Parts: sequence; C-alpha cells; structure tokens
Amino acid sequence: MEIEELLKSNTAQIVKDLYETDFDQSKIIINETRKEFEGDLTVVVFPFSKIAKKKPEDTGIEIGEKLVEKLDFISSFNVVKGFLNLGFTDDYWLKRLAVISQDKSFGFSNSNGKKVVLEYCGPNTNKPIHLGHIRNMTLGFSVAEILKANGYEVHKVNILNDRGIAICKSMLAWQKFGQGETPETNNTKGDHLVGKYYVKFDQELGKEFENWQNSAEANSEYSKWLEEKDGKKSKEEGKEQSELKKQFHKSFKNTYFNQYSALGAEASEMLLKWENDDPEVRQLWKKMNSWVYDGFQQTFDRLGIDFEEHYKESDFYKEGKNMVEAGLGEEKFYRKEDGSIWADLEEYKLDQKILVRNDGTSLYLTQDIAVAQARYNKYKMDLSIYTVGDEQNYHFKALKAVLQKLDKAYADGIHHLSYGMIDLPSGKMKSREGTVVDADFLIDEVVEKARLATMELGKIEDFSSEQAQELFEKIGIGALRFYILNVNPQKRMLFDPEKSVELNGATAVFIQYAYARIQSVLRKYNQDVPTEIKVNKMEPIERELIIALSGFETTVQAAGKDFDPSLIAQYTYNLAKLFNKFWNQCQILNAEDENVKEFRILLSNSCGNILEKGLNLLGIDTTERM
RNA sequence: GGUCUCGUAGCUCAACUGGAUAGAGCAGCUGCCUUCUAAGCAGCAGGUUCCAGGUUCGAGUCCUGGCGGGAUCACCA
Repeated sequence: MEIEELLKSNTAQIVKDLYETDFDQSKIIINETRKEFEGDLTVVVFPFSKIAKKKPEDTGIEIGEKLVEKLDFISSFNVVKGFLNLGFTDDYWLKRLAVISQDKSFGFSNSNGKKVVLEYCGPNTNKPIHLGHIRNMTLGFSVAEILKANGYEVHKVNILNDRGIAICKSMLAWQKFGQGETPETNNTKGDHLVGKYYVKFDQELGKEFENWQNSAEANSEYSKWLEEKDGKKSKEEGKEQSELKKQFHKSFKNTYFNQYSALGAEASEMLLKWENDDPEVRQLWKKMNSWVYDGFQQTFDRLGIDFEEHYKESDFYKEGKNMVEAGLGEEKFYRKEDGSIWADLEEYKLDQKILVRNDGTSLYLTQDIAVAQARYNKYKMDLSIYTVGDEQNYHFKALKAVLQKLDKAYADGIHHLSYGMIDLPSGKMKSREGTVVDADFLIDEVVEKARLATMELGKIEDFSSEQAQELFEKIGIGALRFYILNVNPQKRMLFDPEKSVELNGATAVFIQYAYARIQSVLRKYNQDVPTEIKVNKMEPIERELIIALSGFETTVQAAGKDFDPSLIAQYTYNLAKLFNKFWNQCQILNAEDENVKEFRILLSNSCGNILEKGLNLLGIDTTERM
C-alpha cells in the first residue's frame, strides 16, 4: 500500500528535522491499529525515542503533531506507550473506495515481464491420485493464479513418473491375473484399474513372502540378521522370538523382493525388457499408461486444473548423463575408481552426490537435471517452481546446487514449493498399508455432503438438475480446497475427513454465501451499480470494510512473494466476515436515504468483486445463488 | 547418531517476520428470523505459547541447553 510508504518517508523526514538524525526509512514499522485503540494505522516510535533521548510518549506526541500538520488526510492521533496511532479522515477512505470500485484489476499487478514454469501434481502412473496430490494440486494451482495476479507469465506443467519398477508391478499383475479386462469392460476409471493390479501384486507378493518365511533360506537369513546391528540390538533388548521375527520380516521385505522372490524376479525382468525396448512390454506399458492418463484427466477436469505440458520421466531418464559428462570434462564433477560420477556439494553444505552409476545409467537427480534444461530451452523462464512434498527438501537443494555447479544461470531461479505431509486422524498416510484417501472418493464425498446440506435448506427448488449439480460441485470442492489452503503450506497438517466437508465457520461456503447475498441484493436493486459516492460520512463497520478492501493489494503481493495462498484464504474469510457484520448492522436497499443506499450498493459490489477475486485465486468458484 | 523441522485454548489453525491485553473456527453454553439469503449475527466460557536460562525498551517469534513429535541421511522415484 502506497500510503505506508508515504507515512514512512514523512516520518523519516520529521525525525530528521526534529532530532537531526537520519533514520533508515525501511526500518520504520507501521502496523494496522489494533481494534481496541482509536486509529487506522500505527507507527511504532520506540526506535526514535532513543535518538530523541525522550520518553516514547513524548516522542510520539512530537511526531504525531508534525504528521497531522503535514498530511491533510490524517485527522487525529493519540499515543499509547510507544505507539503512535493515526486516524484518517472519512474523506480519505471514501476516495479510496471510489478508486477501488472503479479499478477492475484492483489488487493485480501489470506484467512484470517475468516467466515462471510451475510444476505440480507429479503423480505416479501405477496408482490413482490420492489426498497428498490434492494438497499438491490445490496448492500449485493457487500459487500459479497468485503469481499471474502479481504480473508473472505462468506456465503450468506436470511431471509424470511413468517408468520404473512400480508400473512393472501393475503390468505384471494385470498380465497374470487380469484376464484381459480393461477400463471399458470393467467400467472402471483407468487409474483405478491399474491401481487395483498394483495392490494385487503386493498381495500376491505378500503371500509368497509368507510361504518363504518357513524355508531353510529364511532361517539362515534370520540367523545372520540376529548377528547384525539391528537384530543384535533388539535381541539384547530381550525381545521375544515372535517379535524379533516380525521385525526381521519387515526389514527384510525389500531384500526378499530383490533376491528371492519369483514375482520380484519377474518384475525386474520386465523392467529390464522395458529398458531394452522390448516391443511387447513397451506396448503393454503404453496401453496401461494411457488408461491411467484417461483416468487422471477426468480428475483434473473435475478439479478444474490444467497443464500446458506433461513431462514424462521416461523421455528424460537417459538424458542428463550428457550434461553430467560435460561437467566432468570441465572438472566440476569427479569419477570414482568404479566409474561412477559424483558431485562434491560440500560448498553448499550438502554431501557427495552420485550422478551416474558405474554401469552408466542415470538417477532421479540426473533425470531432473535433464528436465530442468529442457524446460529452460523451451520457456527461458526466470523462475522455476517445483511443487513437491517436503520429504524431498534435500533433493531440490542438491538439484539446485548441481545446476549451479554447471554454471546454469537459471539454477538461481529454482524454487522448491515445499509443503508438509498430511496426517490423518488415524495416523500417517501410507499407501502400502491402505491408509490412503483416494482423491476421487474424497471428491465424491464432499460433493455429496454439499448436496445433502443444500437440499436440507431448500433454497434452490427452482434449479434444474444440471444447475444443482454444478452448485454442489462448487460448494463441495470449494470446501475441500479452502480447508487445505487455509493452512500455511509448509506446515504439516491434520486432515480430518469429517471437518474437511464442514460447511460452517471458517470455510469456503461462508465466503461463497456472503458473495451470493451480495448478488441477491444487486439483483433486487436491478440498476447499474452507482459509480459516484455522494455521502461524506459513514458507519464504523463501513469504514472497516473499506480499510479491509484496501488491503487486498498488499495481501496479493505478500502471497506472491511467499508463495502462500493461506494469506489469501485468511484475507478473504476476514472480508466475508466483515461483510456479514455489515449486512446485519446496516440496511442496504432500505437505507435511510438514497445517497446512503447508493453508497452501500457500491460498497457491497466492491466487496463482491474482491471476494470473487480472492476465491478465484484459491481456485474456488463463486455462485450467484445458493 | 548427523542434519533439517515442528511444539500456541479440549480439537484444527492464526499472530503482518521482534511490538500493545496472543486471535479465529469447531466443540460447549445464552440470545436473535412478520424487514435485503439464519450456510448468518450478537454474546459467555476456554491460555504458565513444551520446560529452563539468556539477549532488550519489548520475546509465541531471536540465542543456548533440555524434553517430545516428524522428515531426511538409497547407486528408489
């Protein structure tokens, strides 16, 4: 807000005049005045009282007097302790509202000429999208909208983890047990069908593993394990035999899969064939992936999220190696005796990181190097945002470091939009233990809940079934999005399925409802919204509303700077709350006189516009009626 | 164990990056629909900000040391 800058520069000048000391303008602190005190904005004067060598109260009064003298929009001031509270004239706020109401793009910046590539979603193609992806998609989409509002040119992209052992498991299980069923024959969404076989594989592997556990091999591995650190430790702790075995089986599962399992061997063989371009395997892979993509697309459509491009890991997993080898030539990396190539990232306070295996194959990191380069070649972006969970914080630090080592200028623009894991009331989300929440299932739930709540209120009896369904989707999915976006992305959050579909209190519905009320009044008013303000005073709540509207600008900027939609969520909720208060205190259509009525229509309309903008930045739709 | 991170009302989250008497929602209790949408509004109650020190005009926020969660330390992605 310009006003704060204006206050700062004037305050700095006054301090200089009064006390003959330069004070760094940017260090002046200006806050909104707390409700319990008189005033609109507050200057913290403690820092000046040292310079002035006077009590904070006296310093505040001196500065306050000068400010009132200098700036005609400041009508009053008071000093409490070291806080100088400044009151603005009604005229100032009314003019402010006049500007806001006329500026269609209020709060949004003009183009800043910078390009952003924002990656989000990042599903695996062997199973359906789950709750974790919903946080990712909701967050990524919203940050993209917020950056657009801040003047960036944003390109949204997806990364598909479409290769590797996991998809081979699904493929193998389908081959063995699927009897040729397809999404069509089974009337199932493609990603769910493929996911079904991923689960099936795990079940079969589990059975196989259980059988193996009584074999001589198993016993000898168990004895070995008891001599090693984990097993030895547990044994010394005096755990019971059955406990020990359980622990062993858990820790050995991976090794079993790689060394003893027949199914494991088959899956690995399939992966090898895939890597060697075996036509049959490749064809099956393509077929099953296309099922999955169809399924994903349905979910994306329903959530209203989109991508300019889908990067497939399979297209890049071999590349990156060249870039690494080039770096090796310039001695930015080093080769170990076994032939593997490594990066020394100690200067970045990271470890040694392997980039190419001794058999010449590349890794996750290597692959991401190639993807980053491909994106830069295409978009020449200034900023590259990766929406990925915080368990990969280390990976992205390493990616950035390696690219910086390679002197890639774009490396500095890499930003990991890291978000915390979602906890369920029952504990952590683990796909293997079946405690995941399926995305499609969850969406159905919230929409159904919206339907029930809406029908109970009985306000939309004249809606067609299409209109009604559209409304349920807006309400249900909006509720879900708001529930997630309302918390700071970096924080781990608890997801309570019950609460996520809650339609009372601090929710999207609350805001959508305020918006619908406004539209209802505007419909009844049935004229063009006035463009001129003909009143010169107002109620305290009206003043509060204008101040809140005015803050939209700074909020959008702060959200863009921090990549943090929760700021928008909180702002929008707060504005809706103020509007509801206003609604209950003031009559709009039945206002005491025509000028007041027009003013309130204009004010309500501006609130509606900002509420809609705010919700849209979160990816939430508004509705004219509900 | 090393590194990183978190700990705020019964529960879920805030606190403008060091500012005033730590705020909302849910759950609980009171009221308010013959007036523009009650999916709302007004109110009550609920706190040793994990503990102990320190830094300063001022600490939930910064520093040190504990305690307790979590992530990560793969030639998986």
